[in-house]
Amino acid sequence: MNPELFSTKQRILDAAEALFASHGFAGASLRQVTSNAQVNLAAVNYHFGSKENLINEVLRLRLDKLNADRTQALQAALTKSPTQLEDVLGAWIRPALAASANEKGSTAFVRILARTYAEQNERLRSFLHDNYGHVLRDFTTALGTLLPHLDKQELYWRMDIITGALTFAMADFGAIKRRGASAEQHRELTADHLIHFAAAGLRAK
Amino acid sequence: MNPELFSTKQRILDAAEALFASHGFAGASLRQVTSNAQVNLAAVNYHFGSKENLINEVLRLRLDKLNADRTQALQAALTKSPTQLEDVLGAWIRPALAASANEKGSTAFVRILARTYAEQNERLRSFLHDNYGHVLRDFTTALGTLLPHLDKQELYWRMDIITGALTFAMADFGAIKRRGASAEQHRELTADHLIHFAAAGLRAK
DNA sequence: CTAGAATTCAAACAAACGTTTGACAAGCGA
DNA sequence: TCGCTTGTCAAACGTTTGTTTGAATTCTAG
Repeated sequence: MNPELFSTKQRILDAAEALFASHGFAGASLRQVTSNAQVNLAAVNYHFGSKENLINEVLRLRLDKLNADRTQALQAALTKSPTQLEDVLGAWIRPALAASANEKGSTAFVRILARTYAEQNERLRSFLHDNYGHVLRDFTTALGTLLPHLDKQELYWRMDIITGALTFAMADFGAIKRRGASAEQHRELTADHLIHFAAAGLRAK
Repeated sequence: MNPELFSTKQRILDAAEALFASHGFAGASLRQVTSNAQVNLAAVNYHFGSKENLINEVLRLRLDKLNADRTQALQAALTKSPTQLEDVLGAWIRPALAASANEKGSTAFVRILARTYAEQNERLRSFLHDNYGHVLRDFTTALGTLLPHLDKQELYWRMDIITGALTFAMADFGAIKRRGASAEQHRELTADHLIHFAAAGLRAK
C-alpha cells in the first residue's frame, strides 16, 4: 500500500511501460515484464489482478497527468491577454511532448499511446475518448473564439490533423533525428515546428 | 505458382492483412489467419516459410504499389505547368488514402502501416525506410523548388508533420466520422482537408 | 496413362503464454 | 507473543503459440 519509489508495484509499472512501448501489449509477456522488474512472475496478478488491468493502469496513470497538464496550460493561455493562437496550441502540444520523457528520459509512454491508437482496441479507444473527450472539447472551444471564421466541424477536422502530426512526432517516428542536441532541445524544437505549422494551417482560408 | 485470385496463397494474404490490422502482428495468430482464410494451418509455413515472412510479404506487396502510385502521381504533377503546391501534396496524400481501401473496402493496410510505425521494430523500420527513402527525397526536392524560402532541413521537418497527420488520418483514428457519406466521399474530404491544411503549413514563414 | 512434383491435411511437437496455487516470510496492531 | 493481513516465491495449471512431420491428395509434364 505504500507508494515507495522502488516498490514491487512501481517496478512492474516501469518495466511494463518500457516493454509495452517496444513490443506492444500482446508482444510483451508478463515473464519479460517481471524479469526486467526483478520481481516474481505472480506479482503482476497479485498487484494488478491481470495483464489487462496492468495495461489499463499504465495508461491511466500517464493520461491523468497529461490531461491535468493540458487543462492547466490551457487555462494559463486563456488568462493571458490577448490570447494568442500559438499559446493555445502550445498548451495542447507541449504537455504531450513533455510526457514523452519519463524520469529515465525514455519515450515509452508516447510510443504506447501511438500504439494504442493503432491497436483499434475498442475498449482502449473508448477509454481514451472518455479521458480525452472533454479536454479536446475545451481546446476546440478556445480555438473557436480565436478563429471565428471556422465552424465547429472544420475545427474538429483541423484538430484531428494536428493531433495526428503530434502523435507521430511524439513517438519520434519521423526522419528528423537530433544531432548533438539533447532530448530537451530536440523536444523544444519539435514543439516549435509543430506549433508554427499548426498555427498556419489553422489560420488558412 | 499461379497468381489466381482465390489461391491458397492469396486467401492467406487477405486474411492476414485484415487480422494484422485489427489485432496486430503479435496479436493475430496463424490459427486465426488460416481459419479465416479457410485454409489448413500448415499452409502458411508451406507458402511463406514463417509467420515473420508472411508479415513482410503483406507489407511489401502493398508498399510496392503505394510507392509506384506516389511516384507516378508526382511525375504527373511535375509535368503540369505551372506546378502547384497542392498538386505535389496531392500526389503524396491521395495514393496513401486510396491504399486505405482494398477490394473489399477495408482499411486494413493503412492500419497495418500505422501500427508498423508504432511497433518500432527495427527490421520493419529499416524496411520501410529503404522502400520509402528515395520517394520521400523526390517529394522533398519537388517541394523545395516550389518553396525556395525553406531550406532542406526545414522541408524535412514539415514533411514529417504532414506524414504524421496523414498516417493518423489514414487509419481513421480521429474524432471525425463520416455521416451518411460513402467511404470514397469521406476519403476525398479527408484528402482535401489534409492538402489544404498542409499547403498552408508549408507556405508559412 | 503414368511418374513425379506440388500441394493439402490431420496430428503432433516443444515452447511460451497468463493465471492459480499453496507454502513461507515479513510486518503489525492488540 | 499472538493472530492476522500482506507480500513473495517456486511450481504447476491448462491453453495457445509457431512450426514440423508424414501420409494423402491434386496437379502436371512426358
